[in-house]
Amino acid sequence: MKKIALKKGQILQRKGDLGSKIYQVEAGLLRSYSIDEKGKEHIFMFAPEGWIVADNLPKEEPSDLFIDALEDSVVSVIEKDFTGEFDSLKLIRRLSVLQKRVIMLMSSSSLVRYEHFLKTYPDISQRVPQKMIASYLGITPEALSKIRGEQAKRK
Amino acid sequence: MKKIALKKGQILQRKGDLGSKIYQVEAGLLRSYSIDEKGKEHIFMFAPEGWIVADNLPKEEPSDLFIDALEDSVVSVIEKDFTGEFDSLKLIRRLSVLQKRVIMLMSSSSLVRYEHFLKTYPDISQRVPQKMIASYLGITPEALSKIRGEQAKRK
DNA sequence: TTCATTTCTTAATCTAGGTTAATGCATTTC
DNA sequence: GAAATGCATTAACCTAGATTAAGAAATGAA
Repeated sequence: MKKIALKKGQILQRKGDLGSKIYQVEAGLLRSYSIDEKGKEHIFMFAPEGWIVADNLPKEEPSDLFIDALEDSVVSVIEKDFTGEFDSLKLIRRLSVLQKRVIMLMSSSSLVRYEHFLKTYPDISQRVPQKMIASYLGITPEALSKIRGEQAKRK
Repeated sequence: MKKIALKKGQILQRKGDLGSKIYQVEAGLLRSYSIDEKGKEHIFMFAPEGWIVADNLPKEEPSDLFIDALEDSVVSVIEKDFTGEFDSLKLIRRLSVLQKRVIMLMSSSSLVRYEHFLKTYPDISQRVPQKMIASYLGITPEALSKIRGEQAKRK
């Protein structure tokens, strides 16, 4: 299985690439993200060691997302081949996470979403700049800063 | 395979039920939705004829979502059994749709999301009250009404 | 048909979060 | 180690969408 070493900041996949690969993160930290018409980045997910990152698309469809390295990293490249029970369970778990995320985006304030993020991914919140957490939450860095201020006061 | 006939308004699955079943819609229209702490409904998806509706959860985990009938309907009940290539591809397609939805919720205005909904699900928009479309989009019925007013003027 | 219920619209007001901009720190880079 | 770049914070202001409320239109039930 092919392994690739990535320097921090290096781009692994671009929007439009044929997304026939998935990446198993062996070390480091990656993210996937989209860029909207105004050039703004929206982080779709973080992928630390042990996680898999890919565009969630059928094989051979062009990717919607960029993937790059937030730290020096090593990934294993795997051909997309979604067969068998094992993979299906992983897909279900991912669906479950995404379903919760959609519901949160529709029903919860940014404060609630931030606290949920901290609880769910405590280590990632230590490893990335706050503006990236803001991007994941769908808010601006300024709004996140304000939330953190209020949160600190609240004790 | 067991089939169930549902009257409009009838609830097929409640939050907390063990979600070991999936439902194939043979006729009619269902929806899945969550209810937040304030008692507000948030529609997660609509499921017309030919679609499958279920909580996207591993077998035997308690459901997050309610499912009910928006029209008199008939569904086939299927045991969750996510194995084989066939199902995996369906799961991937669903992931792809959810991924796009997350990105839209993070990056697009409610007008853009509404127009995307109309384009993607033209028939559903004819079959459900507008307040349900609003709920699917994550906005209030009042906000949707305003958007529609502006849209009409704009020509 | 008539009455009741639900749905849609409009308008006034409010608020979470966006935008812009300035400042102070940390990091890279040379 | 100076300069440049990137990051976090704060503050003033702005806007999309929420809330509240009331009336009009549609749907359904008796």
